[in-house]
Amino acid sequence: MAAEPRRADEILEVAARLFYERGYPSVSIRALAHASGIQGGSLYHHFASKEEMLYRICLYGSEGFFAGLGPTLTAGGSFSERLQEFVRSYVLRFWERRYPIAVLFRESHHLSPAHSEELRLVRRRFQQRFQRFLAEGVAAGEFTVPDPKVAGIAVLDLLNGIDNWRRTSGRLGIEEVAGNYAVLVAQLVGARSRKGASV
Amino acid sequence: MAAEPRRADEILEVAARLFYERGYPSVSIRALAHASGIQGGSLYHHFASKEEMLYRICLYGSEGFFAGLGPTLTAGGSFSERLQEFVRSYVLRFWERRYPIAVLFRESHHLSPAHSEELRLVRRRFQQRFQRFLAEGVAAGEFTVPDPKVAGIAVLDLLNGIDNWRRTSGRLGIEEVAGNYAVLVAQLVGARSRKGASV
DNA sequence: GTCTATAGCTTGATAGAC
DNA sequence: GTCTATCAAGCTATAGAC
Repeated sequence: MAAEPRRADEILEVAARLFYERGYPSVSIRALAHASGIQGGSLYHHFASKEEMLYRICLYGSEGFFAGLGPTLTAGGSFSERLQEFVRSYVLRFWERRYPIAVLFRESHHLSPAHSEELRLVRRRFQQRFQRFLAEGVAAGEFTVPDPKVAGIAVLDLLNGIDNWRRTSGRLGIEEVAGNYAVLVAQLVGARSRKGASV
Repeated sequence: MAAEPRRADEILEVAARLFYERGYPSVSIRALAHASGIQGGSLYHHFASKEEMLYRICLYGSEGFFAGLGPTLTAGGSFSERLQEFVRSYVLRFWERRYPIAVLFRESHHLSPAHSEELRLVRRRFQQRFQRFLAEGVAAGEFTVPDPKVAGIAVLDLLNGIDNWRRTSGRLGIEEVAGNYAVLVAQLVGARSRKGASV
């Protein structure tokens, strides 16, 4: 990735789009090569296998995304304020990298067991980090949910659903969608300011 | 489906599970046959093609599910009460038929264009029906959301996420999960009783 | 770094016996 | 209703020329 980055990354960007649209097993080596303007055999100069292509796409989707969201949960401000920033940041980052991230979420079970497990753990740790944040908010009296673990999964599922329905031609800009979701998630967790006033 | 229902339906039940676990393109005719204890060629006595198997599974997932949920939105009671019953019913029905329904949601783009479009329309009409319900609840002063269309999609995405994380061995029974989600969704839409008291 | 050619295998589907 | 045998096509990956 450092030695000869450019051509390989161009190919992976095209491949991410194809895996996103048709699913990993339905995209042949020939189709991947054709979309990059080369022949099938030439791909093996850049990658050892089709699985390696999927792995590097998933890794790119994972890198930065989960790690970049962590700080929003530990920044200053009330739990409600931090949650708002988390949601806003999640939506914008997700949308920006939606092809590799959606491929990570939907196709990573086609990876080798080792690669699949590696990526699953990163995601799992992130989910747990978010669930802990909600539990802390409940303990602090800012959030009200029946079960922070269920609520955490529900929020993340809701956010991940964006790429199922939003189109670039949509009625709302991505900033508006982010603002909308920030309000909905705040209501979902029963957020109220520390002053005690109902939201 | 009425003339010679039994054997074909047994095969489809096994097939739904396999498509659910591995994805349609990754399940071969031979694998489908093996899981039903017969040979590959024998499947073509029951089905004209692999695509027909997928179609009938998706159709089974769709049938009853969407139509059965409609009445909960038009039943008696306040908007909040109807929403509670909708969510409860959604979770229980979804879980009961999770293999064919998840296959419908995740794999129907592998159908022929005509079949895919047919099922897409049924789902789309259901989504719109639910969005209209939320808009009416907002107009009646029972719900508060920034945009009923976005809120509707968000709620359905949240509910559909269940099969991503719940296992039959899970900590909570499906009834508990349903109750949990009913509370979360009520909070998400800002539900308050007609008396005006904050939930 | 890309090409052509091809090995080795699996795929969905068909034909015909029983 | 299930079997065996098989076809034609497509698949991933490799080899070697340029």
